[in-house]
Amino acid sequence: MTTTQELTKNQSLVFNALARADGPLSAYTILDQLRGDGFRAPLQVYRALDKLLDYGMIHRLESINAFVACSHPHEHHHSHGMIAFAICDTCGQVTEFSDEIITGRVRDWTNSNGFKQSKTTIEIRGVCGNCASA
Amino acid sequence: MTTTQELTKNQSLVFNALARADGPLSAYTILDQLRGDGFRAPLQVYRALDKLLDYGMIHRLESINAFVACSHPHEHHHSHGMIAFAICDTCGQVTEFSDEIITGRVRDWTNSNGFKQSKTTIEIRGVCGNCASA
DNA sequence: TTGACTAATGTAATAACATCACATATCGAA
DNA sequence: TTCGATATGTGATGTTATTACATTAGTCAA
Repeated sequence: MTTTQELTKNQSLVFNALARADGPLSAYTILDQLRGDGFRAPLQVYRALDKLLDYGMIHRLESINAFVACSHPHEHHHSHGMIAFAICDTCGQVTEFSDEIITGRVRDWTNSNGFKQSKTTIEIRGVCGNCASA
Repeated sequence: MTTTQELTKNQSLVFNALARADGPLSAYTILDQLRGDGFRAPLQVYRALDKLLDYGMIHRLESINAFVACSHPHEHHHSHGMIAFAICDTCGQVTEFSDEIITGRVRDWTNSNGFKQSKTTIEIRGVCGNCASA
């Protein structure tokens, strides 16, 4: 398995838009950025986003309806830990981290309750260090 | 401070709709349920939901754009722990729990990164024990 | 090559979720 | 009673996401 997925044209366009952005983008923001590349409809973006999510190359931030490129593309987290996101409501910056203990505690809960987890979202909203001190 | 908030008419209607539901409801589902009570516009629902969220009487589930009545109305969690939700994608049932260790780990991370958290979302999606064994 | 299958794409329409802007009403305190 | 704060009513609009259907492109076996 290669590190990088083989992407189609639309998938590459969408991924690059996210990769060059300095923060999360909404699907419609991506659409607008790609109109010059021939994008005309939301579905062109959403289909690409779905695949990129499958491939683990991007993340969806549920609490702000937006998407970011994965900041640790080399670690293949799928196998083990879940990822937490700290989202600054002032500057929009997103920081990604994972924590074995949190992952373990969640797994403990699901195991003891017979709950089969498929995806776990952890999003911390607030103000980042930079913005707080400014 | 009383255990129960003094609610306005619209707030009561919305809260009761959520309290008698056996799972999360979307704002528009609530609207439809309350048309008989004179509700006509989304804003009537959203305004009530905002207040109920403020009061800590309900929760918003970010990953499914829906709302639930708080299942532990007596514990005043605001002070200490954050709440995690396990959401069954099959039956829609939501289970609420809190975990001191997870709360602590998140606080450790925010403290060491100078991040001032205002709200943290933890949502576990999957299939509950009942549905998994069925 | 043809045919058949699968994946990707294009497009319009619509559904689902949420807020803005502005008018009106209610209620308590000065 | 007048003022200010809170709550409400209503229409229009903004934002996010999906459905439905048509078309194109690539793969592979007969």
